[in-house]
Amino acid sequence: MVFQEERITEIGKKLHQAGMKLTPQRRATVSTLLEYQTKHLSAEELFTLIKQKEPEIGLATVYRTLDLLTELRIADRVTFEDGVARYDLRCEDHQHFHHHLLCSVCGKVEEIHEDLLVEVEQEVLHKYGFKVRDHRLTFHGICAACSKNIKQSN
Amino acid sequence: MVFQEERITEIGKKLHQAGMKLTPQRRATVSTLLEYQTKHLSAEELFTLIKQKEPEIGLATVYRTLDLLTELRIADRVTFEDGVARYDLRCEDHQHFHHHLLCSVCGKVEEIHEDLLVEVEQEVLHKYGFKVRDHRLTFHGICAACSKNIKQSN
DNA sequence: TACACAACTGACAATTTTTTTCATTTTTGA
DNA sequence: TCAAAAATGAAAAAAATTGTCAGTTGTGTA
Ligand SMILES: [Zn+2]
Ligand SMILES: [Zn+2]
Ligand SMILES: [Zn+2]
Ligand SMILES: [Zn+2]
Repeated sequence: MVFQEERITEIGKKLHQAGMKLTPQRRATVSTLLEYQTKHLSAEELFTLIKQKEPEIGLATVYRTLDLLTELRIADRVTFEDGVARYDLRCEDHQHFHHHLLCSVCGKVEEIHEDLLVEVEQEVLHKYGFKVRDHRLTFHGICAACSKNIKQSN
Repeated sequence: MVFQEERITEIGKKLHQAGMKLTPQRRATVSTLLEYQTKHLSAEELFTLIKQKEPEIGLATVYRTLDLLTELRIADRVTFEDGVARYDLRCEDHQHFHHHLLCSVCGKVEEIHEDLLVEVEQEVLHKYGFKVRDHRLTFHGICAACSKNIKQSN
């Protein structure tokens, strides 16, 4: 977990640049987000996990921290079909949010970390004059594993 | 509003095919969705409007109807940054949900009705084995009007 | 017609998720 | 040292959504 510490320190710097502090509660939140990357946890789920490292934390603080991280573009909020807000740490060197594949058979959420939309966004600028700064893209469909299962059962 | 009536009748047929009825409450809901197309109204907002045509309707029925329409793929549920579910009628001949442009300056929501993702979805199939059946794509950025204003004020 | 049955409904209770309030604690910086 | 600012936890409140249930409506059938 050496990288984790580095990453947390780096995020601490970003907070300081914005005139905010990396309190123990915020550190625990960031560290939990790191630990459960790609899990797309909700505020409640995070709260439960964070409490294990930092029992002195309230749910409201978790919400406040997640809001803060989202505003500073350290984390991204994303909502899938259940309507609950979930949180992803933004990859360090990525300008844009990554994409998600939502399997409607097994419910699994996969991530795609290549951009895929560079050309589409140029088209959007030319045709609609809209300057894209970020995006949210989720595909609904059938994942590779489930496709295989369906074929075999025929 | 001739087209509206046609459209409602057509949706009524889809309901009947699924063994359900086009009750006055459901009719009023569909008609309101049609009337406020592209407005992306929430269940509450729709409820207020529907009540004007059909005062004998409860909020729960609006939720139930919207769920039903979503399951039958007559309507689409979409969630923007405020976390509230909003509803769009699906365009008749479209396989996929349309896209949205969210201006972070003026808050306006524009729609894009061309698909744009055909190639991207093929890539997703080839690289990840994921069979796309539908998608949600929202661009965050600055709309044409706001870009112009920003330029002028420099 | 009478009647059984399932679909549908509104009112309201309950639940879930998120935000607000407020008194207290911690940090900062003159 | 001490006042102001920032941050916090607990609890209340608000907002969004779902569940319950008794009553209604429409349909097919005896
Ligand atoms: Zn993700
Ligand atoms: Zn799957
Ligand atoms: Zn739309
Ligand atoms: Zn704008």
